[in-house]
Amino acid sequence: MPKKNFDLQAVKGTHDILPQDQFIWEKIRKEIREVAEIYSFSRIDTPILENLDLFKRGVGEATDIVEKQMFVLTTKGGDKLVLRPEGTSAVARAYAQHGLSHLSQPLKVYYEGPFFRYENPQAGRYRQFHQVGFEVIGGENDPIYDVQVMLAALRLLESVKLKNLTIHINSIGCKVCRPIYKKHLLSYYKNKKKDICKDCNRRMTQNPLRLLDCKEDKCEQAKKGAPNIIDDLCSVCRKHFKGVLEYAEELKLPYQVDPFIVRGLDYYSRTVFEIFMEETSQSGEKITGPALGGGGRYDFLFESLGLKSTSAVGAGLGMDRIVDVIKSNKINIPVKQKNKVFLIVIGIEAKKKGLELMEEFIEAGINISESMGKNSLGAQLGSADKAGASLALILGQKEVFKESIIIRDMKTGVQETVLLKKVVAEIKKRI
RNA sequence: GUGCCUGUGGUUCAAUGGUAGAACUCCGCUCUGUGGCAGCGGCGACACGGGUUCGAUUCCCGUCAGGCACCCCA
Repeated sequence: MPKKNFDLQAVKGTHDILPQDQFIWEKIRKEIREVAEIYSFSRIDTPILENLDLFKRGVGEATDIVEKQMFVLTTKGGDKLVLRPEGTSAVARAYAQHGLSHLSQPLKVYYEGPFFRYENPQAGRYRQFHQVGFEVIGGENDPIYDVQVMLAALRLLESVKLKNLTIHINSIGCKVCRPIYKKHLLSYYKNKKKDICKDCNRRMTQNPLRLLDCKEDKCEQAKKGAPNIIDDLCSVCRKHFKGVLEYAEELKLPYQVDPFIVRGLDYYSRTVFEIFMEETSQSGEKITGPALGGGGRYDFLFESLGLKSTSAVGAGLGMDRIVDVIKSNKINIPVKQKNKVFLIVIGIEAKKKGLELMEEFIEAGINISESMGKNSLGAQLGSADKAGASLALILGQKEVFKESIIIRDMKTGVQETVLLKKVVAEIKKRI
């Protein structure tokens, strides 16, 4: 690289997706489309820019996302816009704005695209990341939809050959029962202040549910006798949770109830879940990898946005993390080998004729590659090989003179000579 | 935002207070009549800025970036 006088570097936390990785992304996108079709989710695309207020009210003013993770822009007119940090609020906005409640309910939509959070990057955590989401909005508040979004997320992961997946499910109750549980939790921790870390002491006032998330040794100890939210669920939430588990059982989903799944966004209620992949560490023990996705029910989001109360549930998956896992586990994503045709020319006359011939192929809708800048036959065959061509067409001086061309099967090396004017038809037959 | 570790060609790694070597990749030639080989040749790097020094890629500081942990999550 020549001497540079500025940083030729992607912005912190962003990354390029290079040509050699595109097939993995393309595969994931393809599977997203297929899973969406099977489970009848329609695609929705919302803008990358939204008003700041949408997330303040939707995700919640006191959440990390809103407090410190948003890229906020100010327009010339003084409006506050943000690069969207998540998709659910935006989908809810679109649902309200376009009166989508007048389509048949529930509305099932999916989206896929870039999202932005201002955080310190590390493996699997980016400032610009790609997420795919499935949302079920409106209709009955039925646990079957909770399980359906889990199912869609799970099937998507399975479709790219991810193994040892587990869904950790919990219920965090509703407006009625969650405050009761918080009270119980706090009274349990009241005389344990000395036994927990300073972060947890902070959590006691700020976000008590997060106490359950801490991984400090002493806090793990302290957690052991902590009350379980399941015991405090109101009868409606309890019934809903039971329904979720029954459906999950019926579908034989690889799930486990995990009372420590809490999730940090305000809009969640009742069902919450996260999907992990279990990996085997070097010492042979099973470890839980990073969360590949998560989601839950958000029955109160619409109210927070000042809209008519609407039941809804969704799941999101991190596409970058999926790609990272595929790469680090060396999961083999088969590339569909198109029958590529490669044109080889020898000599100036053949080059001229070759250009003409290529146009004929293009007109016939056949993709054809070449490396006509090279001269030697060997070099061109090498290029054909690298390009993964299955057939090579060899046009030399002799052939130009005889108005014929050689078709070479790159795998077997079998060659045959056909008339130049018949070659397009002949190739069409073969691919 | 905090703490710790790291930064040498495209990639993986060396060496060194006197400005750097290799392997793979890439390009070219042998090769205008038959490909994955071989032989030969070539392009290409000390992240950036400052300090110490006669001299810094090497030591020190800062910046940037990456990784790990916290926080949180996708």
